[in-house]
Amino acid sequence: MRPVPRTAILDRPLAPPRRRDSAATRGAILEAGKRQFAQFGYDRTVLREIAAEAGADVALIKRYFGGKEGLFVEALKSAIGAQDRLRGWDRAAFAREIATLMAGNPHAQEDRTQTFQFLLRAATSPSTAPLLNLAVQERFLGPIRDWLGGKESAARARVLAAVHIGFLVERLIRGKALTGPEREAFIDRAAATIQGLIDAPTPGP
Amino acid sequence: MRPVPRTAILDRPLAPPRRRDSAATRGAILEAGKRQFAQFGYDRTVLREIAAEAGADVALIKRYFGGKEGLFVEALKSAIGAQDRLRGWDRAAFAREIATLMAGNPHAQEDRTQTFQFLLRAATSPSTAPLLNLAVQERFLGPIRDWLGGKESAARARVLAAVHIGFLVERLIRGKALTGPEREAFIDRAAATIQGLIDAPTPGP
DNA sequence: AAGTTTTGTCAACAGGCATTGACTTTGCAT
DNA sequence: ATGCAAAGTCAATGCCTGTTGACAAAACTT
Repeated sequence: MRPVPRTAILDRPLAPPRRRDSAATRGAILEAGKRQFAQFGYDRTVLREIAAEAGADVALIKRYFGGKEGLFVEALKSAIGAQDRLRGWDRAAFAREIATLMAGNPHAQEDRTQTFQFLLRAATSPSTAPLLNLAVQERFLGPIRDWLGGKESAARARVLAAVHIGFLVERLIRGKALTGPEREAFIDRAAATIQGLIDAPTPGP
Repeated sequence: MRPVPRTAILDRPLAPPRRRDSAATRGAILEAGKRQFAQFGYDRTVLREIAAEAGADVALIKRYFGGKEGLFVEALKSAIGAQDRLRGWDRAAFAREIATLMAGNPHAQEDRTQTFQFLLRAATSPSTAPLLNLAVQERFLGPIRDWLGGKESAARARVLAAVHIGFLVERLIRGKALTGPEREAFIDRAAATIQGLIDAPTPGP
């Protein structure tokens, strides 16, 4: 397989020589790890590269995280941890906002999607999927379910999560953002689909 | 990271000693490759294992496919090619069938999702993403769109595909099949979501 | 200022795995 | 039967990469 050009999204920050500070170093490594794991996935991420981006030495990864897997788990936790901002979202705007996000904004910053990419990569790699199961359950599905509320919130949360993930993958495959009328149609449809999951209180028999 | 138990889905067929036959050997390798790439992903698939399952020698992989990447691409093509069976599906039953499939049958063998798993893994493999993009467009999105028909069929197809993929990933993360009432609720919701995409002729303004 | 602990650097080491090329066997045509 | 090409086997080879431990430099303590 091709070596896969290992270019960073934006040119390596190349951290200025840090004054000795274990916390800062650890943090830098974690951050670089998060980014690279998200971009390349577990297997194709090389510790030496992470160290380089963090401006640290490989050996420190072992010291601070025990090894590659330790760093990954830590990075995963850190990435998922930021998912609490769900509450406070406007129920009416949510669907369309997500849909727009998923259509891909040619100008949007990739910050938002990094977490998801991370999850996605973790999910699709057999090596890390087991690690993900619990984390997703607790910190992802749970909050969504609570936010949704109402009847069958658990099932709706599951489906919603699935749909959401699906959009991410689709976007990943597609590569580029949609434009023009196709974009509009897509957003409409996607928003409607999501909305159906948000407020469906199950008409039931 | 865990070595990832390299157990086959169903016990290795362990092909009976083949009489010398390049076509058959090539085919066996391709088949084994398809299965293992789908199960383990590119990086964690080992050529020696493929060869073993095919009852062939590693060196033959080079001879017939040029190398690992060549085999992967070939396997991908082969997997994608088998997606024509869409037409003929019952529009009424489709949604629920997919939903059920995605909930996971505790007793079923997972053959059904193998192709999709493969696609998914390929999607996250950087070097094959471009190839996949095209393939998905032509052999996946196209047929779905035609099958859907009606207004905005392209956009609906896109969303449907995304949703479908999403279910797959969710299932991948979840690992085990759902059971009991949660299963029922999930299927109901998922089916409704999919159905909404199938027959929505866009009520529009 | 000396000694100690923390932080960081460097250079192997070792395992896994794709790749290679030389060698052997089989099948087939003559 | 015999010889040649195709098919299959085998044993290196070498790279990539995570891990490790010994060493150096800084920071902190007393």
